[in-house]
Amino acid sequence: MKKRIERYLSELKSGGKRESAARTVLLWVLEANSTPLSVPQILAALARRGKTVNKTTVYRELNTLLERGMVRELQFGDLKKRYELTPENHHHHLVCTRCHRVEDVELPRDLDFQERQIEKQKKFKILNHTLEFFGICAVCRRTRPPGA
Amino acid sequence: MKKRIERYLSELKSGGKRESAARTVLLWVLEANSTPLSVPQILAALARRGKTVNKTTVYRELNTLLERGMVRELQFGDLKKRYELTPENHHHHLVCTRCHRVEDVELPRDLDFQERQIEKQKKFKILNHTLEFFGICAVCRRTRPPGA
DNA sequence: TTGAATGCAAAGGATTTGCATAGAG
DNA sequence: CTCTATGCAAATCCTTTGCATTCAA
Repeated sequence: MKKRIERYLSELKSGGKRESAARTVLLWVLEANSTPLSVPQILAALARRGKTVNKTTVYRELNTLLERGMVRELQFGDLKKRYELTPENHHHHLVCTRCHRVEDVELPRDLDFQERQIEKQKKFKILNHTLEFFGICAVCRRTRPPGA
Repeated sequence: MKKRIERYLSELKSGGKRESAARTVLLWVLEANSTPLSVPQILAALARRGKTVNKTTVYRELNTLLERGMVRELQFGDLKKRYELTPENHHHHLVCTRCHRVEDVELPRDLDFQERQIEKQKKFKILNHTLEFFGICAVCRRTRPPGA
């Protein structure tokens, strides 16, 4: 079992939570997928593994993990929310508007400088940011160039 | 009547669209609000002005405007989509997670440099990006500091 | 007159809630 | 045994669709 899942499970246990099958398999699915998943996608992934977990359970569990900062919630322009294990490396996403593939990117110095500027000028305490780039991925460009 | 609304209406007309009451008042509401509005918010704003427009009409109209790039669609972490007249100045948003107020920010050199880097390294053609900062606004900080 | 615009009711899709039961510790 | 976890059905909320009617040009 992956280190991170073990760590999360034991951290949850010390918070009075239990090590249930649903919780464990959900963590596995999230760990196995590098890109953020919507709940429908998670349910499909679970089904593919032959595991049945009720969607209510999935939503509840994601909230539990969210509260503890173990997963992160994102939106890519459609109505669904997407979830991923909180990345160790802060990164952003390239969302292909043609094939909907999602790829990670890390910005060299990220937005620390910009954030400090904003905090100073706007007196706004920044806790977090989300940054998504939309466009055409390398694969789709090969198939049909952007201007086509 | 504001220049921009006139321009949009006549641009729509030359595309076979008509100058209807609903269309006009919707543009007014969007123009009057500096922050992006969700459809429920738009409906409330219309009601406040004594204008009744069916929500289906609002959704349909927003799509018409979206297709023509006259409005821009955003998401701030909840399930609703938000709409604003496409800003002349490219900007981002500060979303207060306490009072949900939304404020605009312009980044000095925005992300042009980062985008060029990404396009080179990832062969990903960037068409657009969305960047939202979440945190505590100045008003809320005065009321109760972030760490309280 | 004619195609665009609108309203209304119903359908859809994601998410949440209430409640009774199952299961981990 | 006790409290957490789960499943199921129903409810909510935002959004979309189908269809009949109204209205701008």
